[in-house]
Amino acid sequence: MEVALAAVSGRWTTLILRELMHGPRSFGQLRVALPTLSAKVLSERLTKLVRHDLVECRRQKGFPSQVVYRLTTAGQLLRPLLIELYRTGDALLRQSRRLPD
Amino acid sequence: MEVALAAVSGRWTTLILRELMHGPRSFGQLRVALPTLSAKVLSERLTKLVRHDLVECRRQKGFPSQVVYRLTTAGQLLRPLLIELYRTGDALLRQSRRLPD
DNA sequence: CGGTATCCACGACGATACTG
DNA sequence: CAGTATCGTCGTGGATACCG
Repeated sequence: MEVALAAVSGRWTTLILRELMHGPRSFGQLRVALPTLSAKVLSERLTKLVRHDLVECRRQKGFPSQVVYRLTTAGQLLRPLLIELYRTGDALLRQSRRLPD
Repeated sequence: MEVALAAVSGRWTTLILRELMHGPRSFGQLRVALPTLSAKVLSERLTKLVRHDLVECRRQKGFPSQVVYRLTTAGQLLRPLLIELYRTGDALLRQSRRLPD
């Protein structure tokens, strides 16, 4: 459990993964999709995901430079978990309004 | 997703919930089950879970005082999520050994 | 465009001591 | 037994500036 939680925890991580579930995305595309997230934190999250082999990145040759991130096979394993997170969150909200602090 | 993640995130939270999934537990029982967790943090986590209506607590009258925590109906909703966390963590470990930093 | 370096602020965590 | 109070420490996130 701690392993899976470590994989998806950290603010923004689930949102980044959600974007990548829809297909490969460049650094810039992720920034646009998550505007309130600073470049530093996005970079940190992606680095961690890459270290954990959940995401891989490809540098495109040429200028301007372009780097595309995509889920690895291991990363795809997270899909059911993300769906379950969504399902559970939804169920909690339906049952009670007290969840947000 | 953020709602569900907020419910289970925080170090130790999943472990506390896991204990409570097995049935009601007193503060002391939880401390024994999670020896490396300080009373302060356990208290903080339980307070938060109670605030979120995921857990409720009952004071037993008499001495020594005894307080029992148990999952609420909403808390029970988290069971599939915890199972999925376990399942996914297991799958990740099987596929790769690089997950722990 | 895609990052890293630096600095700062805040919150989380642990240890210890104390209360009802 | 079941907490709360206090304190020090460390990690995390944000802003800004800069590099390849």
